[in-house]
Amino acid sequence: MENSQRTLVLLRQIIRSTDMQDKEISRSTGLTLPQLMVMQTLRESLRLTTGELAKEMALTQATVTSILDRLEKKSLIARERGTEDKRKVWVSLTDSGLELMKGAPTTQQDIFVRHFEDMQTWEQSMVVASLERVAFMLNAQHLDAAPVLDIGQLDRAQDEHLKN
Amino acid sequence: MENSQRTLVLLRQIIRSTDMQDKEISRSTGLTLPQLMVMQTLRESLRLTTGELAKEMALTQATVTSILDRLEKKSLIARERGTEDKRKVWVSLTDSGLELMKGAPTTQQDIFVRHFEDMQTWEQSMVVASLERVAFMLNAQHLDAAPVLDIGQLDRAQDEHLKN
DNA sequence: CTACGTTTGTTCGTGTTTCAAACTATTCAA
DNA sequence: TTGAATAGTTTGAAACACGAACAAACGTAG
Repeated sequence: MENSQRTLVLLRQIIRSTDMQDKEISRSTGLTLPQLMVMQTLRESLRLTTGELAKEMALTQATVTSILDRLEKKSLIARERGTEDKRKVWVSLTDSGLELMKGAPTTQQDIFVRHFEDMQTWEQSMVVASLERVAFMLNAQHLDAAPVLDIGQLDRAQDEHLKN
Repeated sequence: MENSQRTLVLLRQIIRSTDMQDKEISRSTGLTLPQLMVMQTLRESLRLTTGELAKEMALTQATVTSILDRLEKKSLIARERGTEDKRKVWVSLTDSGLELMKGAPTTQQDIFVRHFEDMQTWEQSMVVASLERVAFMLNAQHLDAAPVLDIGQLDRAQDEHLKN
């Protein structure tokens, strides 16, 4: 099998794995997948506006608002009007929300990390370098989609690539 | 930053990229994400039962049924009662469904493949090997979750690993 | 051959997600 | 001060997702 096809298959496998893990966590926490996604995003950033959350998750503000409504009803997140800019609404995990995220969610990642750290240092570097290449090539698609119609832009995009 | 953390960040990036690509295709085809997922799965397998589709997508049969209802209404898929086993329902793409999937969906992958094939052979091998490791470590979580309670099973699971 | 449990898929009811469009409140600039 | 832009919410409608209940077909024990 060609390397490129093998790569695509592996990527699907990886995405499927993480998806199933997320569903597992979803079951254990009693949250839906989108709700879990909000909680995980907030756990890392501590404090985000509704708009930032929407952009982070690639969803509409309206969608995020409705998800936040349910999480707020469960007292897992708190909303606070901005004082400096009163249009903004700052969202953060409540104590019980933080508590919920302390449990199962992290242990799954911990298992991965444990396996990862069992690898030799050079192997770790190889994996990181490879993932960087894949991530880059996947992002490149976004930049290369339009240029089919615009050669000039293609050249510029390639220059961008070379800079990194 | 630690290699393991960097890896997790990259994985999220990769998943995010593919998610956005899927949404792009979703927009261009006028299909929703789950509908697109069914179509893509069918494109590769030609012919699946409702149950196989559900398992493949990690969804309930009931959910798949409702998605199929809508795709059938659009004449993109066809259902056919099994003749040998009349409980089964075979699902396949119609001509227009195949036609729809011939367009945008593949071109995105093609761009990735083109970039991938620009790499040196040794780089390609490195990427494949790395993705295999990551995929394995992610799957390992499933096997390692229970063994915390059952040491015997842990040993057996590790033996499984060594065989591959 | 009949009766019973299993498998396969659909239907139903309920709650959630998702978006576009319309709306309110606030900020910023002319 | 007026007008445009920004940040969030509300509303309405379609789709998704699941468990539970159901019907049909299969397989097998008796």
